[in-house]
Amino acid sequence: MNDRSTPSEVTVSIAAVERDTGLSKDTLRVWERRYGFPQPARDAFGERIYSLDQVDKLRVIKRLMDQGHRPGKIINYTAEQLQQLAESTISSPTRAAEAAEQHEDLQNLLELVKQHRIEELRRQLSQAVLRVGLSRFVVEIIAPLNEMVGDAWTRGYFEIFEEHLYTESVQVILRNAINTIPHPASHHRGRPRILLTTFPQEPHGLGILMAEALFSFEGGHCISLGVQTPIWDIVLAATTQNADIVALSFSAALNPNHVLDGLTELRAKLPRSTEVWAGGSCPVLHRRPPKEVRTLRTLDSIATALQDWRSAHPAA
Amino acid sequence: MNDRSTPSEVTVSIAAVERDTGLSKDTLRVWERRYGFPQPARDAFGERIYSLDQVDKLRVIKRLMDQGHRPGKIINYTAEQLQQLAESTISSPTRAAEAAEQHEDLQNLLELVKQHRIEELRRQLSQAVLRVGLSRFVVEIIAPLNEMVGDAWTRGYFEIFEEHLYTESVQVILRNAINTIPHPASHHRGRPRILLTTFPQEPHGLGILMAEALFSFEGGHCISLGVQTPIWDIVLAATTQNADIVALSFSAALNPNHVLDGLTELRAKLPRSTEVWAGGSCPVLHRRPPKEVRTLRTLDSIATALQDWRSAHPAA
DNA sequence: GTCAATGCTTTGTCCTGGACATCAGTGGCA
DNA sequence: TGCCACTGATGTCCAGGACAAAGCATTGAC
Repeated sequence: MNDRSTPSEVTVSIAAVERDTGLSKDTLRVWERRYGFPQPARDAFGERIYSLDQVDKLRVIKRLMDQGHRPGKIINYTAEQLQQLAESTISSPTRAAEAAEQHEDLQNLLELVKQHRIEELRRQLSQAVLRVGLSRFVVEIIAPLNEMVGDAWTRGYFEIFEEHLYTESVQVILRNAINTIPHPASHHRGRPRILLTTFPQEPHGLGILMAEALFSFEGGHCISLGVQTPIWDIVLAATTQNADIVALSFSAALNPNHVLDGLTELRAKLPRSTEVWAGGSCPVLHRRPPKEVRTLRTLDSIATALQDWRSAHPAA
Repeated sequence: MNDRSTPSEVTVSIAAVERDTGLSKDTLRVWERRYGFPQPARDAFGERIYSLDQVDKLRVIKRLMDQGHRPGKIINYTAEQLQQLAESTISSPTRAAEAAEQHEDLQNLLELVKQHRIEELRRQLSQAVLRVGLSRFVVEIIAPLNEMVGDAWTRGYFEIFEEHLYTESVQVILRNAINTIPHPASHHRGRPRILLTTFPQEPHGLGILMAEALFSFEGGHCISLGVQTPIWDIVLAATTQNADIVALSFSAALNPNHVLDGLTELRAKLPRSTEVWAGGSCPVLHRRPPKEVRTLRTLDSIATALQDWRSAHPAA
C-alpha cells in the first residue's frame, strides 16, 4: 500500500475488513461461501485480499442491514441498486422540517471540514454554543452533524484524517463547554451521580461526551471513565462511586449480540438501585431493547429521563 | 453471571472472553490445544464455557505479555507465581534521585486515585498547574505520575477503572490548561505548525496531549488528529495542513518493528521539509533510533528541539 | 378480519484440525 | 562485538460442517 493513487492495486486483509466494516471474519467467510460475495482475490499464501471496492460495498451493505434489510436479499445488488435503496430508505423521519431549516448551516460546517478550515470550524462551533445554548447546540447541531459526517465517511466523501480533525474539534468545544457549567454543591439531593463510559468494543467517545454535556447541563453529577471499560470494571466503578445511573453509548458498527449480552450481564451484576441507560445510533438498542435497561432513542430524551428519575427519587 | 461470589457456577462464552481479555477466539482455542490452558468446560451444545477464575488468570497473563513475557513460559504458572512475576518486574531506573525528591507528593496523588477521591485529585492537579506552571507541571508531575500509574497497573495494584479515572482526570486538566494558553497571531513567522497523532496500533492519547501542552506553551501551533491515524492519512493531513513537524507518541506495548517500519514509511512519504519527531516510552525508539527522525527521549527535550527548529528556520 | 401458533428459511457463530508466516531467541562465525 | 542463519514459539488464517436463534410465512381459531 505504497500509493493511494492506484486504487486497483490496493488490497486489505480479512482482519482489516473486520475492523473497518464491523463484520466478523466468520461472517465474511460464510458470505463468500453462500452468496459468492465478497469474492476476494488470494495472495501468494492463499489468504484473502479484499479490494477497496469490495470494502466500500460491504460498508454500504452493513449500513442497509442496520436499517433492517437482510443480507441475502441485497448482497448481490449492484452499486447503483444499493445506492438507490439507500436513498429510498428514509434515514430518520424525525423532524424533517427542522432538519431542513438547519440543513444549510450544517452543510456549511461540513464544507469547512472538507476544506480543512479547522480554526474557522471551531470558531463557528464556539459561537453556536453561545448563540443557542449548550443543550440545543448538542441536540440540534452536533448530533445531526455527527450523523452527516458518518454518512459522508461511509460514502467515501471524507478521508479518515478529515473525520479525525472533525472529531477532535468537537471534542475540544464540548469539553470546554462542559467546563464552563457551574456545578452546585456536591451532595445536593436530587442530583444523580452518573457514570459514563462505553463497552470494550466501542472506541468512539463523542457519544458519552455529548451525553456528559447534557447531563451536566441538566444538573447531573457526571463521572466519565472514558471509552472501552470492561463490564466488571464498570460494576466496580459504579459501586465505589455510588453511581445512581450508568450511562452507555453505542455506535452502529457494534455487534448486536455483544451489545445485548453485555447489557444483560451488566444489569445483572449491578445493584438494583443503580439504573442502566443506553443510547446511541446502534439499531439493536431500539429494535430489541433489553429488559431493565432504559434506552434513549435520541439525545433530547436525556432531559425527560432525568426528570423521571427525579420524580422517582424525591429529595429527602 | 449473577454473582461474583459464587464463581463455580458462573461461566462465560468464548465471545465474552475475547471481549474481556482482548485475546482472539483463535488464540484461545490454539492455547487450549497447545498448552492445555484454559481448559473450559462444555455446555449442552459442545460450546466452550469459561469460569471466571480462568478469565481472571487470562487477564493477568495478557498483562504480563504486554510487558514482554511470552505466553508459553508463563501460561502454566500458578496464580501465586504470576503475582510474584508481576511484582518482580522492575519498571525503569530513570532518575531515581529526582523521583525520590518528589516521591511523597506524587505518592499522595496516587493514593487519591486509589481512594477514588477524584474531585480532590483534580483540585490538587489544578492547583499544581498554577503553582509550578504548565511546563513543569507536565514534565515533573504528570509524566512521572503516568509512569507510576502504569507500574501500579502492571502490578495489579490498580483496577482498570481506576486507571480510566486517572486518565480522564489528567485529560480534563491538560485540555483545560491548553485552552488557557493565549495564542498569538496565526501566521506569525517562526511559529511551527505541529501535527500530533499516533499510529493505528497506539490507542493511548495522553502522550500527544502532554506534547500538545508543551508545544503550545512554547509557542507552537498545534493541530491534533487524536489517536490511531493510518500513515497515509497522516501524510494527507500534514500536507493539507502545511505541517512543519509531525509529532508522534509511542507507548511501551507496541511492536518494535511496526514502529520502525511505520516511521520509515512515513518519513519516505512526507516532503523533506516536514520533520518527523517521535517520543514516548517505547524502548526501540531509543535503542535503534531510525534515520531522519528526531527522537525525543524525554518530554523536557521538546523545548530544546523547538529552539533548534527555530534556529534552522529563522523568521523571514 | 385479526391475532396467535406453527413450521420453514435465513443467518451468524461455533467447532475441529491443519497450515504457515512471523517473531524471538540461540549459536556459529567473521 | 556484530552479523546471519537456524529453530522453536506463536498468532492468524483456512476449509467446511453443524446448529441455535431470529425472521418470515402460512395456517387455524375466534
